[in-house]
Amino acid sequence: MSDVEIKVENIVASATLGKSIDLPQVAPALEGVEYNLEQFPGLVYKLKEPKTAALIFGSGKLVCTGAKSIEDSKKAIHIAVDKMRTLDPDIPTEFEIKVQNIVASANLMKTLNLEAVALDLENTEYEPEQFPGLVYRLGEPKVVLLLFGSGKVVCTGAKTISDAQLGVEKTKERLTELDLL
Amino acid sequence: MSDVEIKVENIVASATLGKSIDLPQVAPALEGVEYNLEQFPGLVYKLKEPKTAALIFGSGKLVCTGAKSIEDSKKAIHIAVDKMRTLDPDIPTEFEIKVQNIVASANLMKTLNLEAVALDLENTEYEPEQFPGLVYRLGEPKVVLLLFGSGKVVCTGAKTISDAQLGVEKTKERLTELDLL
DNA sequence: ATGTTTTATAAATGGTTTTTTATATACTAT
DNA sequence: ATAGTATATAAAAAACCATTTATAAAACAT
Repeated sequence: MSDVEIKVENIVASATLGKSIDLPQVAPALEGVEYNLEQFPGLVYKLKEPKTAALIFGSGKLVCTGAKSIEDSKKAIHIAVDKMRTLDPDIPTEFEIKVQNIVASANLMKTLNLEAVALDLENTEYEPEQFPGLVYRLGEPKVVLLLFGSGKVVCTGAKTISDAQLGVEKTKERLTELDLL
Repeated sequence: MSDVEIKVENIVASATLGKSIDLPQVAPALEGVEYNLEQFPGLVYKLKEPKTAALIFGSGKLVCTGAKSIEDSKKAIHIAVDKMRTLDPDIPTEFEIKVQNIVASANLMKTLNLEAVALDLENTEYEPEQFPGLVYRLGEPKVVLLLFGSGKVVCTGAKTISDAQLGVEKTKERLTELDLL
């Protein structure tokens, strides 16, 4: 059976600068930055290219969301950090970036009977009145698949692209084993 | 130099039951329980004897505060868990209890010049207009001492009574070394 | 018909919520 | 004079705040 092709839709990555950041000091370097500390303890900084958002904390940690590739995620983080450095030269140019979550989509190319899947496939939750997708939790890799009646799939929770790929493939194989696909 | 006598004032302990708890199901067994999930995600259950409060979470974890001895802390936790078990027999009778914080007080029996202490003692913070105590952070054991002009001391952050005792003794010795006592 | 919102999933980040307790100073209210 | 509040310290617990993204069905608004 041929592999399923997945498409990376979202990357969540974190970065640790290794020093505290004075948020009010660096905020002017980030045009359009959102800063409401009563509501959320970080700066929200959005980039148009790559289209991402960065959450920036006083601890010197960042979270970047929205990138569609690991490269873009790193690029966005470096852009944000380079801008911050213009107002705080002690900010390092090298630091750790870690991919925390990868969201990927795929198409199984066949419709699914989710009621039957819910009955026969293990580790599932399906409440169609609440949400039209069926939640399927894999243990290895530790990812969560959302299965839709259209045959489309979302895989979330992966830390590597190969885990996302493997998660989707294992799901397809399991559905085929159970004659659900 | 003789040892300082400390008095345990507060014990914070956590317990892990190892299974989820249906909070609305067990709440009736806890007379006077406070339950406002919009404000805080746990039940607040207070005992008169030992005089303690327990925070009870749906995850099956508890926090007990207010006991003045480790024995009393464990007793209070068992009382709360025994009551919960009357409405949820699957709750185990044996589970892990861990002391997380011990607050102890002591008297150095000599007044302190906190301005001088702030100048000569390392790792201190002293803002008398904000709070009349001087904050002194020890690394080993990792505790925090609050020093007051009266010579009274609060030691907090210890996980064992001997750490609290050692923290206070080391502080006294250090102050004596610096001729601040 | 189009757009928006809600429902659900994962993940990182950090402050708040609640509870307790000694210490002590200032302030307010009764 | 008493009482409460705030200031500060530690610690555990867990949900929310905000960010993103695919998927899709229902409901609502334009």
